[in-house]
Amino acid sequence: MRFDRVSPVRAYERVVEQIEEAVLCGRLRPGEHLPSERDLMVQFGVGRSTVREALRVLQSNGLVRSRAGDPRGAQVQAVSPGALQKSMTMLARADTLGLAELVQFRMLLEGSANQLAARLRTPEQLAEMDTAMDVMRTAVDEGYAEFSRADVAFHEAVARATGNTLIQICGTVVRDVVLGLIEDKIVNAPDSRALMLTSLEHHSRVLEAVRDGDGELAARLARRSLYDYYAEYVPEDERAMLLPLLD
Amino acid sequence: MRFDRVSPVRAYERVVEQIEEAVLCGRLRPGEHLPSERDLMVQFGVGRSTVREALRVLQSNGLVRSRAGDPRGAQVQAVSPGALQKSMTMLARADTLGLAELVQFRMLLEGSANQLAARLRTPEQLAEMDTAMDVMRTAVDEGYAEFSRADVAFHEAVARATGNTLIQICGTVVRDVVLGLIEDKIVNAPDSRALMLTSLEHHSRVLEAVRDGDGELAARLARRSLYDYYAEYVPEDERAMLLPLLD
DNA sequence: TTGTATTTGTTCGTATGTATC
DNA sequence: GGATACATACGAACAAATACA
Repeated sequence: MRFDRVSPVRAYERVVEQIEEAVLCGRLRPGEHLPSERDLMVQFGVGRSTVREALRVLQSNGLVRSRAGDPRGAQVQAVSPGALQKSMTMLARADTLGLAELVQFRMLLEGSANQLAARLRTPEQLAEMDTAMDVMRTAVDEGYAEFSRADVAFHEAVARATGNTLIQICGTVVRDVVLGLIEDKIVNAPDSRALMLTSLEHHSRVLEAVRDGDGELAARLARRSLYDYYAEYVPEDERAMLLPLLD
Repeated sequence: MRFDRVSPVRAYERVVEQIEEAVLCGRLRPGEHLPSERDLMVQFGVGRSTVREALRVLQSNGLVRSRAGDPRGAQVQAVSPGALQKSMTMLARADTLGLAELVQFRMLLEGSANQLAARLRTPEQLAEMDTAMDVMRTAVDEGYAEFSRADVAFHEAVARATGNTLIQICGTVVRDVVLGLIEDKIVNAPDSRALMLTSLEHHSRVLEAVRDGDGELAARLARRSLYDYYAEYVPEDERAMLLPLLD
């Protein structure tokens, strides 16, 4: 007979578990307030610091928010994807990930996002994309910073049009991480204006495919566009892993 | 002139930020140990409780682990998808993430994963998939639990063949969350054997496409297979968002 | 193997600034 | 503005756990 190693369960963890369970089960609804720390330490039968450590953890996970001096105690927050975005960002920032993997993932995501958007978009969402395109056009003459902001707005509009929170979050995270890795190289590019004009042309063709409801074409164009934009920054020996997404 | 509302930054948050940054930048590598709590309270110029609250938050995010009595202090952990899985599970339980979104994301991921695997797989990786398929075949008569394990092994093999860590991690997390939501319904299905046989047939056709190097076909079959398997558990009014991925 | 020193886990008391009534 | 109750933060104290001689 072999026994498993036991890990001691801290007092604060059991406090976290109980409150977390209450929030997730809906016994504590967003907007409601927890009892005060002193009440909680009586209810849970633990010391003050233990209660506070538990509340800190819950707060960092976005489940509650406490303000100094509030006599009503910590407030239960609406469950938001903030924690998901944070943990995803940590994974993507881990240095074990290469630029090729990140770009490949982004090609995969944005390709499918455009495919979905081509079919599921509402007229309002299409208008948002048109607006973002207009801003991009005027931003060509205002420098890379402006252009990049409009570019981001376009991709966000496409992601929103999918109606899928996971696609939006992963898209945002991967885009931010990729940009963080190579932004300096783009800023210092000798022909940044040419880059912007090419990018504009690519985005325009993707948008037309989305407008026509041609998901397959939108996906292909989006992936190709990302490849053309980022491939030169990907080490040559890793570039091969991007090609299968271009068929 | 209008001013923005300021939110007070707690002492423990600044401690968290500094340690988090050090870990994510690689200045603190996994396996290394932080200074003791008493050292940290001197270095940061805060009280011990504040240090402890910061460590608890870092621990709940999976960045460090501290053991009672360890004179070496808290140990920096390797970046793991645990936090990602936890936050995604929480969102799913709180109904912020619907099953339709999760399945859609999985169709998107696995479709592209198979497309990549069809082109990038090594013969060894193909052999792994064949092995997983063999186990699935024999597991049909051994019950759903065995079958599900082999099924997971197959999808993991495909994800590994892409060579992309993000695809593997996101695939694993989303799959586990989806299975957690509907596993009980599958177990209690009246014709679970028929389900397994159908799934087996689908997997077999996907694998043949991967073997032939036909990425487009592999992607289409994989998405279709997921749809057929999970669509009945997706609320009818949300099922439409899965269809654009089936073209 | 058995201490011994050090650390973490936890509690408690106190001081201070803050939000609500 | 004042009273009250609260969260924030500090630090001392003790128990339990760990590493190391």
